[in-house]
Amino acid sequence: MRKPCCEKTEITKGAWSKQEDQKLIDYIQKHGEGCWNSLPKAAGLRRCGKSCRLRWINYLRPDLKRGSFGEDEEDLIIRLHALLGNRWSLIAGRLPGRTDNEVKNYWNSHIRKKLVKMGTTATTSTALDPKKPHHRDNKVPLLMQPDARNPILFRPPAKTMDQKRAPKHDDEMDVSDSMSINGGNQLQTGVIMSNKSFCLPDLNLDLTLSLQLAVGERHQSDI
DNA sequence: AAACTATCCAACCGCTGTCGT
DNA sequence: TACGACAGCGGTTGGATAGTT
Repeated sequence: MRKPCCEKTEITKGAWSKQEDQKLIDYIQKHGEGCWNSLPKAAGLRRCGKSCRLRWINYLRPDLKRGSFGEDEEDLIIRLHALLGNRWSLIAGRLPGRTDNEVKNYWNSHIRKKLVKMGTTATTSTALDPKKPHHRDNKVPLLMQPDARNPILFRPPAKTMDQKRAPKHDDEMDVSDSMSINGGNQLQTGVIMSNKSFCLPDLNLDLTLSLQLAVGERHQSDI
């Protein structure tokens, strides 16, 4: 049996109060992010470290862009999802001010329905089967996985965390700074990849990190 | 106005990857 | 090499709110 991440009897659960938020903000402004496990005690919070981290990342971070998603953002999410599957943190990393939770919720509540309505296969032709139990090895199509023979480097999501941890594979991957999907969702074999750029025979990737740029350019070309 | 249903989203849970010892 | 601790991720849940009957 797995050990609980914290003493259940001593922690508060559920919605955060304003006071708790303020304590967390104050503490992080003073000491910075990191050491989530010891943070609650140090900050005087009766919360689990995980909960503090989530609250900060998903709600309190000053660089968050609140409010509804724009059409451009939605479009980018759809295209990134077709490429990356349910890898919300990677997708969110390309949407400035958005969190993985926000993107995931938006996908589940808006986009998925929309796509189903439209009868598109995008919901099922994603990089992996969302129904499958999540397993990191199963999240990216083999050809997308970085290894010695396949050194794609995806740009890491905008991490605010503890930089001393070595980057994971996900973070090492870098959807090249200039990518767009013009050729549909089908990924094909025979991929040639190199640092900062890769190409797929039938998949012209040009998803630009700058949202405005990416969408702007695409709209231009659509006209 | 009340009851019921649908939708949204914040938060939780459990799992995996990485690091330090 | 093995193991425990920690951080991060994605799936799921449950409460709040909006919409409908």
